[in-house]
Amino acid sequence: MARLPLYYRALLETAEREVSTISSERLAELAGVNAAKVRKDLSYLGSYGTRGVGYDVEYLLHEISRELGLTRDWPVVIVGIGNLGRALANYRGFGARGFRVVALVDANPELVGHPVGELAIEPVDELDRIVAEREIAIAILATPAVAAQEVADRVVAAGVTSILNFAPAVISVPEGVSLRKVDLAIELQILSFYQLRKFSAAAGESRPAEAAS
Amino acid sequence: MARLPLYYRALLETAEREVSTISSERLAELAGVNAAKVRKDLSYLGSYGTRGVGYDVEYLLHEISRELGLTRDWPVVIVGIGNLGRALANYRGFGARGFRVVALVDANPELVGHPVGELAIEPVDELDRIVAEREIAIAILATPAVAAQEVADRVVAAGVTSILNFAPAVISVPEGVSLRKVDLAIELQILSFYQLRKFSAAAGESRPAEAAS
DNA sequence: CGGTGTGAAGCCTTTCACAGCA
DNA sequence: TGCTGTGAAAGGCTTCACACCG
Repeated sequence: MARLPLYYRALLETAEREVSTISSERLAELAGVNAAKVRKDLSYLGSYGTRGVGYDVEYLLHEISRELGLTRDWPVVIVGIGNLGRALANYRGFGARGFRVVALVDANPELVGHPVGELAIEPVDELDRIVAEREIAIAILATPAVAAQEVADRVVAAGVTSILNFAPAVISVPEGVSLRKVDLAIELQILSFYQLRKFSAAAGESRPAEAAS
Repeated sequence: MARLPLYYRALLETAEREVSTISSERLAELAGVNAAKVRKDLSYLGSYGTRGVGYDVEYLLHEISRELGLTRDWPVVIVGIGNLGRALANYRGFGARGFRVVALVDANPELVGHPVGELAIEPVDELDRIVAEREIAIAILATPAVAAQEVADRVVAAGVTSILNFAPAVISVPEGVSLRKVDLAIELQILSFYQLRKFSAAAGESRPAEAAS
């Protein structure tokens, strides 16, 4: 369920405030969803709440992190160290819980060897070896659009089974490989779409709404 | 409809190859969706296809770009010029069609005045004036989580009606303001979730699937 | 024939509403 | 009394299947 990470973050913040128990309503508010949804979602994990009281924050945190696989350590490779790749490499925030960037790879020979944070950029020729040796299961693609599919094919062949694609291209992967995409241009175009409708909404109603990701 | 940008990109690529006509099936393949969906989506824009032939690429491009508001020019402000903000500022790709970054804003006084690409970083105090004067309707937030809600409130008060939030925080906006979020940590956690299920999928079926954005 | 446009069926998600338990 | 857990209803999106047209 794609909302678990939202609950997880909300619970983390709650735990920091040393609140030990939380209601579905409060959790819903923090996560930006509705209370019934929270209860239904959590009920899939089992019955961790106490009627009349709410959910135990620590216990729920533990259960969700187990469910999300955050108790494990996931080595990650970033392919394509341009503007975005570099920013992602420097991003403090997934090092936090479970995700560890263990390799930076780029096709440009001039970049190879350059340090970014604590890692040095490695050549794309060695991608297969890197993925295999370091047991990488998750790859982040930040390459140009034209290279995305080829890189995806290579990392999948080398053993990667989850891809997060930042390249502005549709890529296809074999069954059994998870693929998620983050596309800046598309997000902006969607906003533009709603934006346009706001001005022309002089007469009649038409709700611009909050198009969630 | 959130798939229009996908079709748009696919059509652009098709047009570059000087193909003048395209079937729903081919377009579906390029966009990574199914053909019935393409036809249904396009039918909402009107009947632009020719039975037995397909869609006219140029005409369809024109109609979609009009629908998406890409014929307009959208001034954009980026707030928070850290790793990510800087990468976004340097990102060639939305300058391409309709989106023009006209201001970079940061709360850190030491950053103010520093050039990033063709723009200089401006202080967050002037956010209101900047948004109003430059008629900015779209704001990209790349601030730390704690600052996100406050910045959102300020840009909305100043006239912004669309926000693209990269900060790892749930923010709320008044009705009528569009909000989309891109959250790296959440994307990775979702991949982790499916990843976990792949290993434990020794017995029985359980499809990891392609969880789309 | 080939491929669009579209009713209708199917499926999945969200929401409601309330029984039941601490 | 308060809040969870959950059947049932509602709604929306996707897919099917085929009539219809160039």
